[in-house]
Amino acid sequence: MLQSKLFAPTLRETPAEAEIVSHQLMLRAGMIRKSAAGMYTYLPLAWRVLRKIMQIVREEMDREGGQELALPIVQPAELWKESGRWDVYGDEMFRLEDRHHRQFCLGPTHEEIITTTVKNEVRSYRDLPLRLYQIQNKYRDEIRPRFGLMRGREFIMKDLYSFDVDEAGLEDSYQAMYRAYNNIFKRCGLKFRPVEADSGAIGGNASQEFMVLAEAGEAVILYCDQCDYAANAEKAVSQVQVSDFNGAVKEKELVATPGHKTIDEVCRFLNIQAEQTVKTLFYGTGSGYIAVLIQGNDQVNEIKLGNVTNSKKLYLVSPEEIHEVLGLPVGYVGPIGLDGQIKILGDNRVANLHQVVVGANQEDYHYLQVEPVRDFVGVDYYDLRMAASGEQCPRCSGHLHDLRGIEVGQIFKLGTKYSKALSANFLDEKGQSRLMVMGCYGVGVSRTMAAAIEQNYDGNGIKWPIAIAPFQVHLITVSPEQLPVAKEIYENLSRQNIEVLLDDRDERPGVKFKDADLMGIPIRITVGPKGLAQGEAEVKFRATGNEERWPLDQIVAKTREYIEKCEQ
RNA sequence: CGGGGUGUGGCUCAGCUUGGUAGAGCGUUCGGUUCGGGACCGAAAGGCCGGAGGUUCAAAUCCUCUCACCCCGACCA
Repeated sequence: MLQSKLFAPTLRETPAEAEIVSHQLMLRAGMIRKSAAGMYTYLPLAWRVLRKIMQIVREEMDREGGQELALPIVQPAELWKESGRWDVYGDEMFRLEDRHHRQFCLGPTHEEIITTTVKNEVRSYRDLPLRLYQIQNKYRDEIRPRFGLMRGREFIMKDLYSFDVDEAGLEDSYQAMYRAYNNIFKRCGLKFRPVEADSGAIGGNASQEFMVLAEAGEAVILYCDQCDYAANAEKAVSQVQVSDFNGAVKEKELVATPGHKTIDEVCRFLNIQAEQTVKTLFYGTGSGYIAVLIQGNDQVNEIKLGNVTNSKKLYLVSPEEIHEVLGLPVGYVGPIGLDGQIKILGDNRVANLHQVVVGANQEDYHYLQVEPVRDFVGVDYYDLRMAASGEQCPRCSGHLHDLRGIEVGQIFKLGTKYSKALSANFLDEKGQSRLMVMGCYGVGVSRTMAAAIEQNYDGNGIKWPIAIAPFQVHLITVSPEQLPVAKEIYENLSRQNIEVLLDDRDERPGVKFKDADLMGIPIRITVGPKGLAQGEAEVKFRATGNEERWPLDQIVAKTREYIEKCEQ
């Protein structure tokens, strides 16, 4: 490709709308332009990268028995009503009507339509398993699209759905996808980690996410420094030390704590640590309230709480609401005496505490020397806390550390949730009708491109991993005089199927170098008078900044050698 | 949806407080000098100041409404 013909309008300055690096650099490098919030045009450079990622995804899906197909983006409402998700999905679904006022949506995901397709055609266990996938745009009217391609309302996703005869088959499919996903992100040249994940709204009972490690990631992951345990912080658990308590158990004692409401204030006033307190938080479920007991220095994990309470719309009740609706003294609330008035859930850790301080449900008073097991009534205990960095791994004696990650893929065991809702049955070898056992597996293709940048950039621009770079070689001349030589190199490389972008523009060298750094093509070959005088070209690797001189007649061989080395 | 912020040539922004009819840098076009890390000189094109309504002799500037976009929270590949 000749750069003079390439439609890649680069920008010198960073557009004000872009906050994070990948968004800024994709705009500046002439890769994307915005059409509306969360909707982008992919210009040629971006599309080349996306096609490479898609190709890697295809190869790995096919290797594990996947078959590519294409499902409609516009889907009839009936299917979604049948599965019950027409209402559940809510405002996140783009909805539309045709001229006959029939309702449709733009597909946010495709369980409904694929399950229907399969159930209509598959009768026998002999036709299973099936692993079907597609790569196409998905539409989700996100509450808040942000960070460029990181959270778009239209994005490219690969989604594969597996249909098996039983749990063992599902396990095979799940493991196949686990392997495939590891290969995909490895081949893309990314540093990533598979982590345990909450299975969330899609349903099902086992799930892992693939996280590209990057500071800009929205997710926090906790991983063990000794074993391979790693989990999304939404899901992570830790072993919390149960301190041996051998002090004297005393009766609880009411103490005046006038004006001291927060954990901090109470601790300072009573000269104790936050670990010796239990805080009582109130959540609204939409249909009522629950009280949550948690150690004073812990955080409630609202995902875990939502799962335990089977509630999607949890919200922390405001102080005003506690005061006015629940009639409780904000700052002095505790579980003692609440029994019967409100459902009380406690974090497991609380049950192991001794001689703690809690609010007394009286203005300006707390209880001291409370024994949770003895003094709390009607409390159900669950794991409700956020695990934290520094705590002990749930599986071994190692400790947890945290990292930020960008979720680029997730694999789910769905079980029979959708096959049941949509009656996807088959006849087994005994002639018995059974439900298909399903899994679903997604890769955010456009997000993977953004994540690759978040992980590979410097102050001058992008540093593409070669496997997904828009071109492999950026060939630059210092002045137009070297163009004939450069064109010969260009032809030689192209003949070997090496993708070269030749900067044949009549620009000053500085401009070309700046644009080259911005675009981030891995191998930069400069043909200039200095090198040419010795029959050499200058080579600079974008990723490392290392420079070499290559004799002109070895450029093709050395380029191939470098690319092959990268592929390993 | 709640909270915060921004809309002025393609990009970055000034002007708004204290109304007087729009500016700079970059980019673009043309001419010239240049040419190994975003050159220099000269000339030019390009904006009904997000939109609607109002106040006023006069509105980018004040008021009302509205739209879009960005950031923080709930959602998620």
